[in-house]
Amino acid sequence: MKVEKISELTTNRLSVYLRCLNELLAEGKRTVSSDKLAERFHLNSAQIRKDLACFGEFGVRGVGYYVEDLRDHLQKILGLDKNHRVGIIGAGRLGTALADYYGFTQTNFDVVALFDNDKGKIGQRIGDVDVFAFKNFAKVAKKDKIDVAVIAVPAQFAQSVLEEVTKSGIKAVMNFAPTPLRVHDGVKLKTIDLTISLESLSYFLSHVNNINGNN
Amino acid sequence: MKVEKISELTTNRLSVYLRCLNELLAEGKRTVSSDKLAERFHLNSAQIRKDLACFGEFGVRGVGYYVEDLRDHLQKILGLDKNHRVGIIGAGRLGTALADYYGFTQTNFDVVALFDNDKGKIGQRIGDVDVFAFKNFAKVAKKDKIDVAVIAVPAQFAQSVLEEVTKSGIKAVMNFAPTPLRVHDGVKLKTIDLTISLESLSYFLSHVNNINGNN
DNA sequence: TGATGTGAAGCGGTTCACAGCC
DNA sequence: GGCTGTGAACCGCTTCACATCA
Repeated sequence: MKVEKISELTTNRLSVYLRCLNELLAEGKRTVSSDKLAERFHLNSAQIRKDLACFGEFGVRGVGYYVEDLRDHLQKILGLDKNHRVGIIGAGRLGTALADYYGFTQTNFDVVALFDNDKGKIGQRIGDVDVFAFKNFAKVAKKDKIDVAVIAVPAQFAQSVLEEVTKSGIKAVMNFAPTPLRVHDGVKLKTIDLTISLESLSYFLSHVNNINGNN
Repeated sequence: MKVEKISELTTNRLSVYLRCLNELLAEGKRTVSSDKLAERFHLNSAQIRKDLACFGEFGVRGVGYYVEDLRDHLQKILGLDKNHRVGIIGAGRLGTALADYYGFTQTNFDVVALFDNDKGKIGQRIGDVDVFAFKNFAKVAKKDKIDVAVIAVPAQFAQSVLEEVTKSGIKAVMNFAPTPLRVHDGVKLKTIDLTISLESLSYFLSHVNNINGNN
């Protein structure tokens, strides 16, 4: 058990394990071994054991892991035992699509507000979420206890939006603008850059003929 | 110059370099050194040189790289000199949002068709894209020369959609369903799992107090 | 001189293999 | 016997440092 420095690769895998444990639970399984888990998504069983060992000794030798017990631990570790309140900046197509993305609600994330500069959008209600003026972000964030911000604005505005968001005390930000952002210490930024992903597919398509069998 | 096995980490960075070179070009810069590039997004200059060296000797010792020249090379390497035609499966909020995501058009990706099983959506026109019945995917894909598929359906349908898409000969797939998918050899799958990203933020939020300064 | 291209060292993450415990 | 927890080996990516060349 060393809480020191956990790699993000590890925490990402914890999410995957958690998902799998929920499935196993639904199937009525009581226990599961790291080998069985490793089979499901093809992964190395030692890695699973190591990942889990970062946070305690959850397993029982000769038996494996108790599914429900481990599920509860992972939920706690990932902070999914408490709710998170999300504010989305940018009420364009992407922002509004995310606002009712079922993946949010699925994992204790509630989208509680949208923000935009467009007068035509401010004051509207999209799904069951109100659109506020971005200039009121700090105020609304405080009142609505927002703890996660999602940036869904064009790239050229992303950095200044991030500054504003950071100033309001938000510590976790998800960015969809295809641009690298500078972030202050103590703030966690996660950028989902679709452009890079697309270009990676493009690269593959124009090299698959030569190299082939590539994964 | 070794075209053997290029890491995806490398190709992802090529995308970033390309973006930067376009900016430099817009600023009227003629040449740029790996040091200067490394400064812009904070990265190691040796890494940039190594990445580029995978594909040829584009630089000039004592000078650096010619911006326009390198830009053209990277565009070619990433396969962005030709257009790609995208079909999106799932005409829900996310699918339709992606349909007019400007990031697509920005990088030679044209969304040419949406697919769904919902009778109410089939035949509609969203933006300037038609919605087709998914059962006609192979036919439409062939006729419209689709070479990239985007999966934007609920997780439980994602695998079977992928099978169908693969059967039609598509070699590049982007998946937004929060579930790991099994893919055939020779098909490139890129999964954007928002759930994992969110849970990673959640993890950070519940550990930042203890660990702090974490990035 | 100045910046590239690259072998070598360093580092972090994954896999192996086995001691330890149920 | 079976499975966990973990040191050691391994592997790939990043960084360093420098020979090389315009």
